[in-house]
Amino acid sequence: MKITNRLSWKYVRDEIHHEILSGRYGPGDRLPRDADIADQLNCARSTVQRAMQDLSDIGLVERRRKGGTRVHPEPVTRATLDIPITRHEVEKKGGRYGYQLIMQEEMSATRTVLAAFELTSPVSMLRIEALHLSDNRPYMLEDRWVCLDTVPEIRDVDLKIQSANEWLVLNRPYSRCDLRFYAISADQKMSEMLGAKIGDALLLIERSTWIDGAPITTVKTITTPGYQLLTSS
Amino acid sequence: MKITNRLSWKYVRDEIHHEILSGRYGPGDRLPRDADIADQLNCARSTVQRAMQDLSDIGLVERRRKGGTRVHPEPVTRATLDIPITRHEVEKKGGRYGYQLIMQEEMSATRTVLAAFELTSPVSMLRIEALHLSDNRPYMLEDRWVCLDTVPEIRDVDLKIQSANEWLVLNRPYSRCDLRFYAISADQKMSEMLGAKIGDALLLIERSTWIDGAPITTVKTITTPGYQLLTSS
DNA sequence: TAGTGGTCTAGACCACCGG
DNA sequence: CGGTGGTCTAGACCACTAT
Repeated sequence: MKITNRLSWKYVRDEIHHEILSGRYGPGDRLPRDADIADQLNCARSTVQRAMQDLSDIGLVERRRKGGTRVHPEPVTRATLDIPITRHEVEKKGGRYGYQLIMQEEMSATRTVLAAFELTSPVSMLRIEALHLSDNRPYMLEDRWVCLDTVPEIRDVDLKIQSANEWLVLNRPYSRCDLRFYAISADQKMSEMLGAKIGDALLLIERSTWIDGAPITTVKTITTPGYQLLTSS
Repeated sequence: MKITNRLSWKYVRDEIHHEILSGRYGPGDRLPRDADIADQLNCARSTVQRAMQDLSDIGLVERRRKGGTRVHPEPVTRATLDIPITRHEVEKKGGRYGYQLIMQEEMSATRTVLAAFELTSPVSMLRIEALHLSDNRPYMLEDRWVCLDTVPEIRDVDLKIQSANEWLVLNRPYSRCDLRFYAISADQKMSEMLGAKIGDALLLIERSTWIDGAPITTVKTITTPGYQLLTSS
């Protein structure tokens, strides 16, 4: 009588995960072929494949055709961040969202901006400064550049009403997004805008997006003192 | 004559992605059932499933049994961060890694620490302070608490030689990991340890891990001025 | 409780890439 | 070029949950 074990891919994943963490396989070691694991556990190869996909997603193993599956040589903590539209973020925290356009001007990209896009030749862009509010108090300062070659439609958007943040997220898909996080001290302008003190430590998030290699926008968002960014999970 | 299209799941994914971004389906709208999409595109349902899994991973759609697939009502920018072992991070940047144990002491968890673990009753923990170095210069300050109930073996580790950071990542799997990022101003102690000036803006990363609901460790890593955290992609 | 996504299987072929 | 992971298919059953 054949007993058909119906193993879930999560069981298979945890089994392999455990074998790695127990020291059976160390960083860089090669694991058995999917087919062999499937035989051993008496399940379909695609179940092992699904388990391995997950382990690969979390950065525990690396997989290559012909090269097989290896334990990731440098263990990492992989985390997922969800960065919402600022309006939603404010509303979720129970605040009443407000928005002020501070400045909007067509101009040529500065060297810093070109560098963010990994470009060298000059590009015409729309520079935008805006302030997001929560209950009429400053919440986040936005310093944005939008590439007019890639997104000419931005000219027709009334940015006094709808933030570029929101319009872009809803209307411009991107194929690449680079983020960087760091801390800065508030200078006089920032402290005035955000209602902070000069020298306050502020979290700055820099985000650049492309669509098929063409630059869309790069933006620095500066949050008020005490702001925390949390992982989603 | 039947033409057997062999559509890749990426093609299906991009097709759906495009339909969403073109405005055909807006935030909150319900998409057709997987089976109907499969019929329409003439592919297997599992191919659609694979495509949808990807769209769900990046936060574009939400899927529920019986409820169907809906466009995510609040668009988000989802990013993945890889936080390596500090030694690897230093070495990858070309620095020579160094490490100093500053303090190690068994004590009861403070209220702040308990809060990080969402606990209320007192717990015995190992408190560790350490400094990571790059080319003999301060690189990162680590302020860690390890739960002795969950990880008693930490007592037997010589933390003067191997950092708790490294030992834990290599030896203690976790099932949950919470991260938070924020900016702080360097106080006198930090500035001395990190070779910074008092008031410098520093990026602080707070990480707490659990295994099956049991707390493992919570750590604050404070980096030197100018440190930037980048997305992996 | 019925509808929908989630998973598993067995088999086939493909694509990449290490030796 | 051959070995390994990646993908696709058709079909079946399961698990969750909206109605």
